[in-house]
Amino acid sequence: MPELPEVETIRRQLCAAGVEGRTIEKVHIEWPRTVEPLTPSVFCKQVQGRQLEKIDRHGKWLIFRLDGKENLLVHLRMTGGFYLTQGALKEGKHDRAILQLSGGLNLHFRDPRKFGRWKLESDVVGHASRIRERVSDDGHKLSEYREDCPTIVGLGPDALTVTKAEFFQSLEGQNKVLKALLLDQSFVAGVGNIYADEALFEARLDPRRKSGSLSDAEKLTLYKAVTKVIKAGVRNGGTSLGDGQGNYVDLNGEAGGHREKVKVYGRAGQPCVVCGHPLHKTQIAQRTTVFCTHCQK
DNA sequence: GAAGACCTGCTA
DNA sequence: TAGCAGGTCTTC
Repeated sequence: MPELPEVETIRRQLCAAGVEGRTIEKVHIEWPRTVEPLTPSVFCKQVQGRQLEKIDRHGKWLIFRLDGKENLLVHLRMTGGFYLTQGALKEGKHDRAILQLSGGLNLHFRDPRKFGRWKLESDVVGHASRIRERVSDDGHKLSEYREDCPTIVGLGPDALTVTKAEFFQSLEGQNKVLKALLLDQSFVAGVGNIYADEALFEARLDPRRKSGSLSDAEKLTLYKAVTKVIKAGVRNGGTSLGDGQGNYVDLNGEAGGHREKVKVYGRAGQPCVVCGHPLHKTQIAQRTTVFCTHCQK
C-alpha cells in the first residue's frame, strides 16, 4: 500500500520521535519470513547491540543506517507500518517484528498481510549527493541544502528528489507503456499505482501511450507531473483510501490527508474533475488503472 | 508480456 | 463466499 509519500511521512515521524541515535537492545521476530533469507536468530544476533544512527529513504525503502557495516533496509510492501510504544513490551496482533531501543522505546512493525521485508545489506547501498528541501509544516519551501544520501543499487532516482536531467536520462532508450514505466522502480523509485495514475492525469497523458512516442515537451510535462503529485502527497502526509484492510496509517495511526486530493485513483465511473466525463477503469500492466479517455491523450 | 506466488481481511 | 487490494519477485 504505501508508496513514496507514505514511507517518507513515516520516516519523518520516526526521526521526530527521536528514534535516531538509539541502540537496538533487543530484537523480536514474530514472522520469520520478514527477515528471509536470514533466520530470525541470525538476524537478531547481527542487529542486537548496534546503534541506529540515521533513517534515510530511497524510493519505497526505508534505510536504517546502523553503526558498522550493514544497513537495515525495510520495505513496507502492501500493508506494513510502524508504531511506537514506551516501556513494557506488549505485542500487537499484527506485529511481525519489534525493535526494543534504548530509553525504553519499542518500535513495532505491524504488517497484516506479511508481505513486508527487512534486509541486512552492506554492498547494495551507495551514495549520491542531493539537493534537499526544508519544508515548513504547511508545505512552504524554506531552504535548500545538499545532503549525502544512500542509494540502493538497482533503483532509479528517487521520485521526490529526481532532477529533470536524471528523469530525461532515465527515459532515454525506453519504449514502455507509460503506466508500466512509472511503476518500474528502476526507472524512477517510489511511484506506485495511486501516484502513477495521478501523475498521468496531471500530465494529461494516456497511460497506454508508449514512452518512446513522447515529445520533449510531453516528457517535461510528465517530469513535472510526477514530482508535483509526489511532493503534494508528502505535504499532505500520504494517501489512504477507504477500501480494505490495507489502509495506510502513519506512525500515530492517522490516515493520510492526501485522500481528498486524489483526482482519478479509486474514482472510476465518477466525473472527471476537468471535463465531467465519467472516468474509465481498466487493467494496464496487470494493475487497476483509472483515467479520463477524454482529457488524457 | 503475462500469470502465479506471497498473505490477510474487508466489501459486495 | 468470492473477489479484490496500494508491491515485488519468480517463472514461463
